[in-house]
Amino acid sequence: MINDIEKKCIKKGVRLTDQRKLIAKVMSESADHPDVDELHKRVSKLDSKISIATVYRTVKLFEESGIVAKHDFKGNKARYEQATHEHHDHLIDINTGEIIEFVNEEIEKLQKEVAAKLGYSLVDHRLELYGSKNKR
Amino acid sequence: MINDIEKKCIKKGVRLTDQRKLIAKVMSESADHPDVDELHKRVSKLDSKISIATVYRTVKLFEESGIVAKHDFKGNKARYEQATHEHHDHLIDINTGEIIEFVNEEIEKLQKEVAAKLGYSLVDHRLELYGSKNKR
DNA sequence: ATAATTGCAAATGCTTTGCTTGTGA
DNA sequence: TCACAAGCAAAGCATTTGCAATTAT
Repeated sequence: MINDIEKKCIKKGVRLTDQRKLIAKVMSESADHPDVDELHKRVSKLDSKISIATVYRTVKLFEESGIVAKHDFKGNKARYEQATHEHHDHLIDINTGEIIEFVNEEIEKLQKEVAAKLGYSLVDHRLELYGSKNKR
Repeated sequence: MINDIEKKCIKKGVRLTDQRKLIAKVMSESADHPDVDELHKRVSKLDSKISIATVYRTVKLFEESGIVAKHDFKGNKARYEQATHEHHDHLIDINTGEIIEFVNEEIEKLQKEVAAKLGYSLVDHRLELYGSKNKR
């Protein structure tokens, strides 16, 4: 019954209010990458009185606690997804806005090498591919 | 005397006003990646009456004409640089904010492959590395 | 001449915040 | 109990835009 996000909140000492539980539930059940407005819409179905400010505060809190991941794709508002164990990057369909996740170890390795060659250690990175679907 | 950005404006039929010439000049002489505020500051030294709205309109126009490139690095306002012939990506020093450009053909190739494997053709991409300088 | 551009200030869109009331541990 | 969270509306910040005056071709 209790979802992964709630579990992480408990583990990290993040106080679980009714609103946060609802947001946790909605995010756990979301397979996509909703923005704050969309999250607010979804949560509002469960509690029509929840304020969008609370959604903003909660996703920020979750992000700072490493519970969810925030993405700023091109020309859009911030989008969120539940943080996963394995790192992945995104391909965005420029026609539909659909977001596809992918993992490529080779690219990851090369990024570290590039940073190292420049005298840096890689702390974070951002890789987004923007493409259009091949006709067949 | 006439700089590359002005040349491109002429080639693309972008009307050259005094203000645009100044912005073109400042950007041509900038080796870094200034944001609009910074550009406005630099241009203001040449013409103290130029409005920041004009700077916003001009960088947008230049960008749409492919004359300058816009970057939205993490947590910051948009930054601009003169568009170059060869594509490159960026490494951002998370301590100093310094931006280092790099080219890595291997990564470029892998990106295309990833997109292709997912059934897409790559239209655009964004790769940013965030790192901290190695002590020595 | 005249369609495009500027400057200004007001408007926008997303996000954050101050304050008072409510509440989880 | 009482430090913290929620709701509301107002504020913030980067960026865009309407409009009247100005300017490039």
